[in-house]
Amino acid sequence: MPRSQTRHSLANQILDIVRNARLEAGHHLREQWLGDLLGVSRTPIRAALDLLAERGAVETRKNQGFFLVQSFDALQRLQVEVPSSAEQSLYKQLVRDRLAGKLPGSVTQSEIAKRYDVDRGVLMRALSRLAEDNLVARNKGHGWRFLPTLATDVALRNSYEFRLAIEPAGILLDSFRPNPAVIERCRLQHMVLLSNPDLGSVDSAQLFETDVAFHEALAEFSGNLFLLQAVQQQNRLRRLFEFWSYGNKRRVRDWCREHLAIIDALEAQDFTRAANAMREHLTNAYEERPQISANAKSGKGSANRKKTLRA
Amino acid sequence: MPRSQTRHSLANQILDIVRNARLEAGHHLREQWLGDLLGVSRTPIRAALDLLAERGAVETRKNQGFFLVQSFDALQRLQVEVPSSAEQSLYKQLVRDRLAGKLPGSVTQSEIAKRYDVDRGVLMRALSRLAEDNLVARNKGHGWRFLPTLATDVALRNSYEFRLAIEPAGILLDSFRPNPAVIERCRLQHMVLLSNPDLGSVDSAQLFETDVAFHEALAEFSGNLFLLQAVQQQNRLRRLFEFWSYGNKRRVRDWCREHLAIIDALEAQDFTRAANAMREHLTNAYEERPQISANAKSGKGSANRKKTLRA
DNA sequence: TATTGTATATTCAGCGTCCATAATACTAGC
DNA sequence: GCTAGTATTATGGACGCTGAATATACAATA
Repeated sequence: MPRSQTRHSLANQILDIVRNARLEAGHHLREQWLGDLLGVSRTPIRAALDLLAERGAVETRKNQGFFLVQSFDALQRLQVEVPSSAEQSLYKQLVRDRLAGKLPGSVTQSEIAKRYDVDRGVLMRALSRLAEDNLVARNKGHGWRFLPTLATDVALRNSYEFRLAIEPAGILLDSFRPNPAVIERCRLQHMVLLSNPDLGSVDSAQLFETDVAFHEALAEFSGNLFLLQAVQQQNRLRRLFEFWSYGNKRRVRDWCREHLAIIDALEAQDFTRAANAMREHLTNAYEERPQISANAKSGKGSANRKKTLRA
Repeated sequence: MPRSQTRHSLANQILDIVRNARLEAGHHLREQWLGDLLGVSRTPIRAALDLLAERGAVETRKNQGFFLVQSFDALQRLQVEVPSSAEQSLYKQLVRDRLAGKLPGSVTQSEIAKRYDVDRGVLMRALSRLAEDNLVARNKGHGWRFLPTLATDVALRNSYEFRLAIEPAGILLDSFRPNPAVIERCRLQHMVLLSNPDLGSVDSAQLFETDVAFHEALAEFSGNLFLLQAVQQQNRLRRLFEFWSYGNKRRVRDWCREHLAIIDALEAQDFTRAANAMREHLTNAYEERPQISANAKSGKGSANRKKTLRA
């Protein structure tokens, strides 16, 4: 929630709403309506709409408010880039350097402040977020220590084992209630991927988000909040390790098919089959797991970033 | 890690060490040794030992340091009470009042500051801790909202379901390695409880800690960090709901026996049996789950809610 | 030599003030 | 009536300072 990041973030959410509701050009975007949907007051909504006006997605008419310039499908590609905060890059940098073995298991705030030349505010926020994600913990006295969560090979294995314990179990709960609309949406996303002859044109982030959306949707269906939170935590973790380069295109096709098989079972209300399929899917995923060493090498996806980690 | 709470906390940890190591009266407690064990420097250790000296557990000899006055078993009962901070009581108060329906789903800082007459520092820390425990989350704009985690009936059920998914699974992992010493210690604790003719003399906190120690030990044996973290989170949550009044003494004896059965299976290296026993144990625990009404005593506010779970 | 006692250097958390941002109330236009 | 535009109130984060708690270095003592 920091900074004017919210403006950008809200702008993106408004775009999502437009796309989801399939609004046409000329549609009147009422401020209060958006505010209610997003749970904020008109003030920040207005700021976000101003931003979108600058980008040409909407226009403002005096005393009438904001109107869509383009229809929802013309906006498919538009996305307001969220200015990455210093905090975020420090977060990533810390994870990166720790993985590369450049940081000791225990560090103090000022060591970091000196090394990366950031001020306390940024530093504290970054460390807090790392703590939230269970990547670091405060030492008893001074300093912070990295948790073994960041010893990737073991952590990766633990992660799959953990998901294997909870995700199929979630499907088998009495409270499990798949939402047809969400499922259909999910299926579509996967079809799009599969229909793409060369997955090369699809960027990793999109692949990953499709994957995440699928697993989190199922976790949500389970009706169990703890399960959902656990799955979300796992995904946040997975997002970190950027060996989501998806070099293995075949594997992508495979998991798409596996996801679709699970979706089929869900639509047939055959939850036992779905759970089994999920179990298999996770097992496969682990067996064809991304190679850490391969990733730690150069991280194509982030070539523009400083090559601090691989000498 | 706030305040001079650390002194008291450290003092208790030192007592634990003495008991675990079964040290005799007159034993020389070297500062650096304790510091290394607890991961802090000599300064706070010294403060804690001073505290223990005040309580008569250790004595200080000029230029020689600290020595145990009583042997480990004479110290079984001693525990330094940690002065409860304003932050902690606010935390509890908030949970309590929310459960009793006295607080709305969404609150702002100053509403709370006014209602409970606490300053912002305390307030922020309490809210942060609540957020860590996934009990509240920040609203997008201003204010905080309580998460459904605090809708006790559903949450309790979710909690058991979640534990049922992960705890037995942990036992069945390849990496599961029970530590004989820890198991033995656990067994002893349970035997003590069972041998107690009238559990009335044992206070709830101790019962609860025995329970928690058992489950967390097993989670730790699993070698899976995520699983351990998840179990710990569940226990932190359970600690909150103080319907751990253990009014049901019979149930206490039952779960002691169930725990012991699991321990037996572990010592026989029969992990399948142990996992099954754990599954049964958790199922029983849910079926004889604590009645929420007992806690929400005043709880007119939640009277409507609590009926939903009892069949 | 190993450990305590003491002094000094760091570290980080508390606290107060300030200000960007958000919520709310109110006015004006359609 | 509803909506946008504008002003006002408030919230909670940012920033800097200070001091207690911690770590560290060194002297004293068994």
